[in-house]
Amino acid sequence: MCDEHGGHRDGNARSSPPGGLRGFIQPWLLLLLSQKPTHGYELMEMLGQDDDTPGADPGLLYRTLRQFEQDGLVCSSWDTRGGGPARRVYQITDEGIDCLHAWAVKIRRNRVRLDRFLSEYLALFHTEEENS
Amino acid sequence: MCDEHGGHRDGNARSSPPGGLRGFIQPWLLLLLSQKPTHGYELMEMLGQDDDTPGADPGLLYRTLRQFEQDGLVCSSWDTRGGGPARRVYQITDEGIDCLHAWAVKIRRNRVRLDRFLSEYLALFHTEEENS
DNA sequence: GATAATATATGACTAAGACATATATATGTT
DNA sequence: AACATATATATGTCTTAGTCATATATTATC
Repeated sequence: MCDEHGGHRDGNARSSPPGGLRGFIQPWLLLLLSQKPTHGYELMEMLGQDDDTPGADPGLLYRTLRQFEQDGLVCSSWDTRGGGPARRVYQITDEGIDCLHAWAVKIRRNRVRLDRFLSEYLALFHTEEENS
Repeated sequence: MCDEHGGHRDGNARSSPPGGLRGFIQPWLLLLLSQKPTHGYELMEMLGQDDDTPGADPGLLYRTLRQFEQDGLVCSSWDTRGGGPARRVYQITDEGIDCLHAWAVKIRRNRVRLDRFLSEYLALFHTEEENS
């Protein structure tokens, strides 16, 4: 057929999947902001502390928030009370809530896809235990 | 706080999430190829027919397959038997199987994240039925 | 004054995906 | 023969999400 040599020369790397599934920081930001208005730094800490949350890059986070504001999903104001540099506090809008609901629908649909994939995967690799 | 006007001028569009979750065609291709060697066109049909599968763009699909081959995850050979133009038949390698297993791990982990998100989402929007 | 923590932001780059389009081969029809 | 259609692979361009590095300013602490 084709030159399948059993060995595993890795040739060009990439034997493991590159990134985790993508497109996931946006719904999390909207969800967190729908709980209470906050600033970027705090959102970063919220996302970073848990293993089940994306673990946010600051650059991506701040840019995403600004994009959200441009799109009308959030609005911001400066908070100068308290120590440290001023914080830009974001508050979710009605539009932002709508968007979050839309995200929830997509995510629910996507979970079905993951399940579908995993069940087909298991069907293949746990019924025919033929290799090694 | 900030100029929150209850109305929903959509201003700059983007009230709905852009794409579905990403990074999903690769594991599906590897899974399908681990079932049997096939060519791109047939893979496209397999992916297209079901609602729980990504629904593949030909450009993306063929490029992904070639990338797979460069990375040693699959290898290809031309099949000229049968009618129509020649088909480039892809066969998964041991490395490709390894990569699929790695994908399965990531996808299982990601399903946990989706569940985590959805449960937090439901906790917020189905206990406090306060709006409208 | 130096250092660190807090806080926001930009630049450069890769990868995944969307969309359009090009190309070639075989088959069927008139 | 001419033409359209189904099959099959491939490239070009663009957008978005994400990664990594780095810049910048403010306040607190030593």
